[in-house]
Amino acid sequence: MEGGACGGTIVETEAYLQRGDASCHAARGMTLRNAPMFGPPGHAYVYFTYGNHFCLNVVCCEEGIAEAVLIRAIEPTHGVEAMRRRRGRDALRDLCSGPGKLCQALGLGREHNRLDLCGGSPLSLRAGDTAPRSRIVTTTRIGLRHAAELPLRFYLRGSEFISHK
DNA sequence: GCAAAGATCCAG
DNA sequence: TGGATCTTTGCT
Repeated sequence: MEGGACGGTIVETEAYLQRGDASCHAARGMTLRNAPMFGPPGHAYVYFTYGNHFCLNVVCCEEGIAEAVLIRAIEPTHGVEAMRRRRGRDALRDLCSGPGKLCQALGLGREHNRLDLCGGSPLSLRAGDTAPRSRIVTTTRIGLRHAAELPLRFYLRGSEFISHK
């Protein structure tokens, strides 16, 4: 992020696997929508859902392997006022505590799909403090009809900024 | 061509 | 707890 940009610390994610995961968009092969998942790692996969919301994923595997991490919640640290404006909410907890919310707060949309998150883009991932393993909780994912039993949701224990307990 | 589901959010 | 809202996908 450059000066004046907004962002925060990732506190909740979910993984989507190419094999054995019926909820992964790529479970039945490549389509127009999920093509970015098959692309190079470190790039964004942003898609539109439920008629109102975008979701941000980070492509994780080498080209041809369609796996990604959904960013579900971040703890806002920069550009809080801009996020409040975009969200129309005041409470810090309500800005980025969900995949659709954080995209709205950050102003993410179709134009961010496929962007390289490793630098040189308006959107980027930065190395920060790594949470100790003891603070990472592993649970089942949220809002799924298929493969809901897989333990692929990860969040920071004790964080006020996650989407659910 | 059409119908149904969907990695959500918010109001009531 | 249910409705809004619309895109993508797969099939009648």
